[in-house]
Amino acid sequence: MIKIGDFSRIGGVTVATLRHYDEAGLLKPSLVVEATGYRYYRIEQLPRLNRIIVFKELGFTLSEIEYLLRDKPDAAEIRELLRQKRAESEKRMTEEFAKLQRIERRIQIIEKENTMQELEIVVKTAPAMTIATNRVHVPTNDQVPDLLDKAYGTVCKFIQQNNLTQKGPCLAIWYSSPNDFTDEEVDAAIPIEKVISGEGDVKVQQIPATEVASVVHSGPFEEFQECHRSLVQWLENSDYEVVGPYREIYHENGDGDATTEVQYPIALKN
Amino acid sequence: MIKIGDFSRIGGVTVATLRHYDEAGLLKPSLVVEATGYRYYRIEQLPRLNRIIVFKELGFTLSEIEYLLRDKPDAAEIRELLRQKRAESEKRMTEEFAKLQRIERRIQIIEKENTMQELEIVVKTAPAMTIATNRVHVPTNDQVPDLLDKAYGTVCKFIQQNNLTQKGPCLAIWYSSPNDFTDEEVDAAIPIEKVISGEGDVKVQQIPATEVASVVHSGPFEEFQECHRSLVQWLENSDYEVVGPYREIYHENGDGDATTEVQYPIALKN
DNA sequence: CTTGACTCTCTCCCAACCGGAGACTTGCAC
DNA sequence: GTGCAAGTCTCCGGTTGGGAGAGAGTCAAG
Repeated sequence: MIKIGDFSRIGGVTVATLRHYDEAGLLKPSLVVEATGYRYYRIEQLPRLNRIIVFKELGFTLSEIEYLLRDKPDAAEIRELLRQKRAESEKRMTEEFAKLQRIERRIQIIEKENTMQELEIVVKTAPAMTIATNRVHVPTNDQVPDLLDKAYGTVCKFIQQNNLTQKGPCLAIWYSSPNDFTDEEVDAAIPIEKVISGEGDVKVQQIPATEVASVVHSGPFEEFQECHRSLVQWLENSDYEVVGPYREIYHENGDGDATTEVQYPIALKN
Repeated sequence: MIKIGDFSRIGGVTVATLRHYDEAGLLKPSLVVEATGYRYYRIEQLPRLNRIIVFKELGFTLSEIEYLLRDKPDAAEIRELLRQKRAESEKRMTEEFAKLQRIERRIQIIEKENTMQELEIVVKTAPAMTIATNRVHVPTNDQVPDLLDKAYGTVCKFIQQNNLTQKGPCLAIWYSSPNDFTDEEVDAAIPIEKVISGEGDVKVQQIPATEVASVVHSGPFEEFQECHRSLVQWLENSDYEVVGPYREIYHENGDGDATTEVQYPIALKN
């Protein structure tokens, strides 16, 4: 009969661990003195403890180990469970690797520019929505405000005429490169709550939930270019590629300042 | 003013997460209506949320992020923190990789032998101890019991004469290969509680805490060879190498059956 | 008998949320 | 004004595998 402290030293685990395994029903001491509560183990229980440790090192949880030791499944089932664990482990490996890459990219940036990047690029899933759009062609960059305003006016009118309600901030969908400022194609879009048929220049479309790289910008309109530069640079040394026209979302702000979000639909490069 | 549900959709996080960040003081809603407790956010808070998300993806904890956003440390300090995170990440990578290797080794074994290995090999730290030993030379294998018994007798006598107490199970330290059964060198050893000087054939030595690969065996003496085979095989496709004479520990059992543990001192290859 | 080393139970803590219960609010439709 | 659905609130428990510490009791040796 071995007291818990000695057994813990023999087994190479802590006393707390042994007590925890007792409570979990994984490894009951072969004797518990009722009067004192003292746990006494036998050396024959060491192999069981070792099996527990080995399974734990293979990534099994305590309740899985409890099942494995209790029901002693056959080799085929254990193999299946191991394969499952392998898949989990591989997944964690790739995730950890991605994180490591992100960290190293950050270190590189900070060493080159000696400053923390101001614009934070974040990957998220943009929700699906139904939008009413008006496509416009913008020959030169300085015509953007005028033409876009006019297009939103058209969509607004369409919405009012059809007794619809706006459901979220306006957005623009750009079908041209963000570096080329001539002959741009853009959809002025307003989210609405249900699908109806379009009318004239206004089309109604549903856009599905999409993985996007997003960056948010508050302040003067001129610094906008910065967002695109950041995004493009970020995309270059990421594992993503652009898979659709980018969007600008004009979040309403209350007071004068505009807060604009730029979203690039992306997907992992296979 | 944006309600928590809308803000969560814009930010691509769950409502629970936002509430959690509020409680953690990381991202307070810009308005909480006292009467109802409703949280209202402003779109200007989106960049902060994004920074939180980005830092989280780099592996920072919420309290670290809280510090980063509150005290805005300079580039040098952030670089240091990032390096620290990189080290942690690399460590997790190697650990995960080791686990993956263990799993794959197991799968291979189970596919080849179509059975779960009975003897579980476990890596642990054997505690340091002081032992009284008697070295014997064993010409042939069948002389082991006799000669070892005699050696333990010698050590026992030494212990009694010096008024010492045995502190743990007897062990044998084998200085020869476990595959060669002729001309073996072995220390019959008994742990004692303090260091004194040896006497005659009995030496007193201190052995330090050592990393060992351990396997436990209960039952007939003959299956012993199995332990060594398993250990040697395990060692072959592990990253460890043997760094000292192996030990057999004869755990006292109470009744007749013997439970023996075989320990190979090991260390990671370079 | 004392002393020191162990051991007991109990409770809280970790990290970053998720899920559910039960109660209230909001906002739109009628 | 009323109903109703969807949204929101707080509170609590659970996740994983123990670790830390309090306060009390126990063991074994001298």
